[in-house]
Amino acid sequence: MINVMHSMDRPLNQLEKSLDPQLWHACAGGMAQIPPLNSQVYYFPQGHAEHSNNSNINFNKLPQISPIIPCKVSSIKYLADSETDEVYAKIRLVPLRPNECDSDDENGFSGLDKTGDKEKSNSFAKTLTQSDANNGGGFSVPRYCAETIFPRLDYSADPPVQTILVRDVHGEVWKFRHIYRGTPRRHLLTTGWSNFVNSKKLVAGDSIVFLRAENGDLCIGLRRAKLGIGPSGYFSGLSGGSGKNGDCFESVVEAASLAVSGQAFEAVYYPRASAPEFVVRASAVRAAMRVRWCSGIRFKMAFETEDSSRISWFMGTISSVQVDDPIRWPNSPWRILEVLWDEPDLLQNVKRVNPWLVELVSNIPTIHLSPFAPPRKRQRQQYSDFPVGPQLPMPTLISNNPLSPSSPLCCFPSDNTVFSGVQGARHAELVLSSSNLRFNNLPTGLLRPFDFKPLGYAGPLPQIGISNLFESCSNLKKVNNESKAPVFVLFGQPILTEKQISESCSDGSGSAVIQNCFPEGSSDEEFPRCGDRCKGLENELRTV
Amino acid sequence: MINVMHSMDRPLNQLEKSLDPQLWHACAGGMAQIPPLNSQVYYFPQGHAEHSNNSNINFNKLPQISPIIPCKVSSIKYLADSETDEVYAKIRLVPLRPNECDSDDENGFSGLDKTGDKEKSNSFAKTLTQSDANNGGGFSVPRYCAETIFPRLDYSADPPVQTILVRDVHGEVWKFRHIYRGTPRRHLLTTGWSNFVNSKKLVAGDSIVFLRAENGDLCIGLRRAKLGIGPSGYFSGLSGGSGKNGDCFESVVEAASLAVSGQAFEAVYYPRASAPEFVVRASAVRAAMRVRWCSGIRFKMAFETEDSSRISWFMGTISSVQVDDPIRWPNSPWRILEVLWDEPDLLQNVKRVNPWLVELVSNIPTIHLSPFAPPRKRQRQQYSDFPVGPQLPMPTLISNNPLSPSSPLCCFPSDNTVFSGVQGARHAELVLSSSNLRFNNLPTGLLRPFDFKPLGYAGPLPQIGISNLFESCSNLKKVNNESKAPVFVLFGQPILTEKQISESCSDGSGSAVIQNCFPEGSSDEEFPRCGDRCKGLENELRTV
DNA sequence: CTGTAGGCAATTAGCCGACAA
DNA sequence: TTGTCGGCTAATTGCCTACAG
Repeated sequence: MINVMHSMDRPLNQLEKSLDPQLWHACAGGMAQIPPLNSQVYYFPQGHAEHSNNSNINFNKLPQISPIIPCKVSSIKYLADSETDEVYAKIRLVPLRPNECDSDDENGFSGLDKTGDKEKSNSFAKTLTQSDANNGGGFSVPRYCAETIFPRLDYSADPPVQTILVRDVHGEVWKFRHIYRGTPRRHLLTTGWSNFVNSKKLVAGDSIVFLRAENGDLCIGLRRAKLGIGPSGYFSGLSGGSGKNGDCFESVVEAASLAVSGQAFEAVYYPRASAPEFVVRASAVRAAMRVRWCSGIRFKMAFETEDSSRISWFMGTISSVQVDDPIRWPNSPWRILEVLWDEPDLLQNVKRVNPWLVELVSNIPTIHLSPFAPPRKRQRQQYSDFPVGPQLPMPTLISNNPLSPSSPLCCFPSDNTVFSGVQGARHAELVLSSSNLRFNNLPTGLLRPFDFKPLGYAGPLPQIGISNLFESCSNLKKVNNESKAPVFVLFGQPILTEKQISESCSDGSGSAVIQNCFPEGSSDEEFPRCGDRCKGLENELRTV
Repeated sequence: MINVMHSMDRPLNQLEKSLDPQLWHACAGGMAQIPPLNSQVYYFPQGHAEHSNNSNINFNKLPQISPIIPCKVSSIKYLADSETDEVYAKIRLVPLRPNECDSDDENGFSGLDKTGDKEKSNSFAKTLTQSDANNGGGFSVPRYCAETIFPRLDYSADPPVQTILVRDVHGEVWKFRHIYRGTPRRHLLTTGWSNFVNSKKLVAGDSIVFLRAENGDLCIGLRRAKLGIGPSGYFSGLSGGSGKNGDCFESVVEAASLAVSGQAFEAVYYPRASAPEFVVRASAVRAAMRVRWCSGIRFKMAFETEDSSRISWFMGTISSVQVDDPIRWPNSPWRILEVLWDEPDLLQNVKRVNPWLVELVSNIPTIHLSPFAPPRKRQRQQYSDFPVGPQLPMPTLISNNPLSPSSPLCCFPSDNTVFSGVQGARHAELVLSSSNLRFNNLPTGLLRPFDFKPLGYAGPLPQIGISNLFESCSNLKKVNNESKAPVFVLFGQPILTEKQISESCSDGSGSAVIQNCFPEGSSDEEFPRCGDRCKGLENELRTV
């Protein structure tokens, strides 16, 4: 058996050769979102640094880096690492001037997604078992894959067997013997498989992706197993750069510098780096910033399973809204949401998330838990008596909120709006129980969340602790008696009521102030400055 | 079992293939109102922008966009997203010239309603439970659905079982095993269901819709539970626009530009976007504008429950009538009504509504008032205490009121006209009790209100705050002693009495002034300018 | 020794009635 | 009436050993 490939023989320029976007997306997994060409995005240097695994980048030498820089996508290259076969993208961004920002277009996105969908249905990923990865072993092909992705097998033969040719991300062609045999019958790859495993240095836990391209060709890609969850020490840089991910320190600083000075720059994005994307569609960010985030809000967030076989939604509650790193990145919305998960064990390392990655959750109506409307019988009565009984469906809160043209972009004053939803939510929620999350034939995989920020990272908690806060918010227990009134924070800056100001209720830390949505007796009128601040911030986001 | 579907094989052009309007409406839910072909409508660019999730659209570059543009519906395409199956419509509109506007026709609308009615009886929606959505599980078919929608089952068999074929929005056919078994007996979908759930990526909380088409075919559609504020997860941004909803920025601006210049244009409308429709039957708007809206008026408004299983009416009181965004959209009636709900908790995010979406409440003696519905009791009391109880019977506003061509289109001064009737009506209000509104036997769903304007949006409140104002109106508490008299506002401009003018009671903000319909001793004669303003506006509405 | 074969059994998918809400 | 649970059966596939080249 000949070793068909070997990257060393390839000319260097092939490194820049784009591969089939379909195959790229199949390898990247369902969560990867590459904004379409010419679309407007926000570039987050903070996220870029995080992605490049270089959290200690010193941006101080650069003057005034805005944490969120509007850009236009001027080119996208879908690439694969010449050694590891891992896919990555080079995205060229042109910073937008303030006056260009409004010419926002979203074109092409659906097109991209359509592509995404296509792959989805045309590709199949399997995590290699010991047997699959064993030297000398074959590959057990899951029935679904064999029947939907592979060329049709002639089952009348005995045994049914065929040779399949697959193309990898570099265009190299591999040959496998596909046979259907054994009792019970099963699909196997035999001859050729061992060679592939050795050549690609695959180990149990890595995944391979089969894709049937539009032209009918069978393609194969792979995803290296990530030892993922946990601080980044694990990653022993397979993927060439300075860390495991895309750009090295210089690249990030350089990109940020160019961005700041309005010049085009290029960013390398590794979709499987388990870090949130740092180039995000502008409309997604804007939409997220329009939401009145507030502690207590229930949400769900999509994660990809460790083996990328599927995507699951996890539910949680926002515990506070505060700027992640107010010193280095003041006013940055990056990871501004601090969250508590319903299943904390599974997502221990995900402490902070980006608002544009979460979705608000609707509360599944439960009538039985209504405080004064127990069972259904009664309820009917109530309905006929009173059309809007309290046990009534809660309004969907934030989710589909229409955007009032001048709505504050990121104003987080507290009000009862959210609270009501929370109350309703505690009655019963749409919870993706783990029974929902059973994966194809794999043991419940570890999740590959976006976020691996070390636990200790979040700033010190204010005196009004999260737990207290949340208790009072959700009304689970008695309203806490804390003498200090809750403080509002807007992008790291506390927003105080007059009363609070007069009381000089300061805990000395701007960033540590937690927003609370239930200040007693608070109302919109009590936060006159909030509107102004919001306006400013909105402008910033729109025009910077 | 063969996997019947697989979207990959569909040609791209099918994206534009209209689907059965019946199925479309069943998926769209009870609130969706598509104006009939060739009918006269008003197009609200403001609402279009809101719907498209793009509140920051800068319309300033366009010269003079009228907030309300009369059009004729020249074509309607009922479509479904190729990926998510979510339904949307493409409505082609031809702006009408002033002289064409009066040739208003209402034809076809009853026809549409008939259609709507038909679906209603032929379709059934169920929100998926955990068990329904669980991998490996089946689907519990509510008896009503099985008996009225599904093909007749032969109950003489043991167990009664059949295979049903259902067509989805793309025309793909799915096969399910329908069985009636268990103790107690119940209808279930077993074989094939899991495949469907996985293929459509359904999760608990999503709903599916079964429809028996006129030709007897069984159809299946779905409604994503997604409250998508933004493109987070899986299906992010699927619907091809900015954010989840229809048109992108350019589309909105382009549509508005075309509209202004009198050219035909197309708008994409997502019925499940929880934003008010921005293409509204002209007659509805006209009728609504003929009403003398005034703070204190009692009304009801329909909302769809979160799971779309039913529609509920919520009652409220108009707290003020003022232009939503007088800077960007001067004189726009869009969301001109600021309201207070009887159940503020449930509709906290609905602060402003469109006049054509509310109905005035007529009062009819109701005996079955809930003995334990506190809010309501209080209301009745308070209203009966106050002779000019605003809860008075208004003529049914929107729907069928005759159009008197010369009636004031949008004059909102208060006068006794409204109040005189109120007195008689104080006994009780006509409440459409939910027993009227119960559909199918579904659990009460969450509401999906139209409006989620952030609370902070309304400009700074004047010294006469809403609460005070309303208190004085409704006499909930002592009449407030505020020395300043209430101020009237018409389309963002304060209208002052002579006394007020002489007192120079100005708070510096035109748009923030709140209208009050209970100025002591006020009468029509005191607002001589109002009529003139209205006339001008009326003309604008009729001829622009 | 390498690699392919069948067989067994662990695991998962998924159908069922019971039961309770 | 119907959502969920545990039990059961069927289907899938990981891994073992045999044995052929």
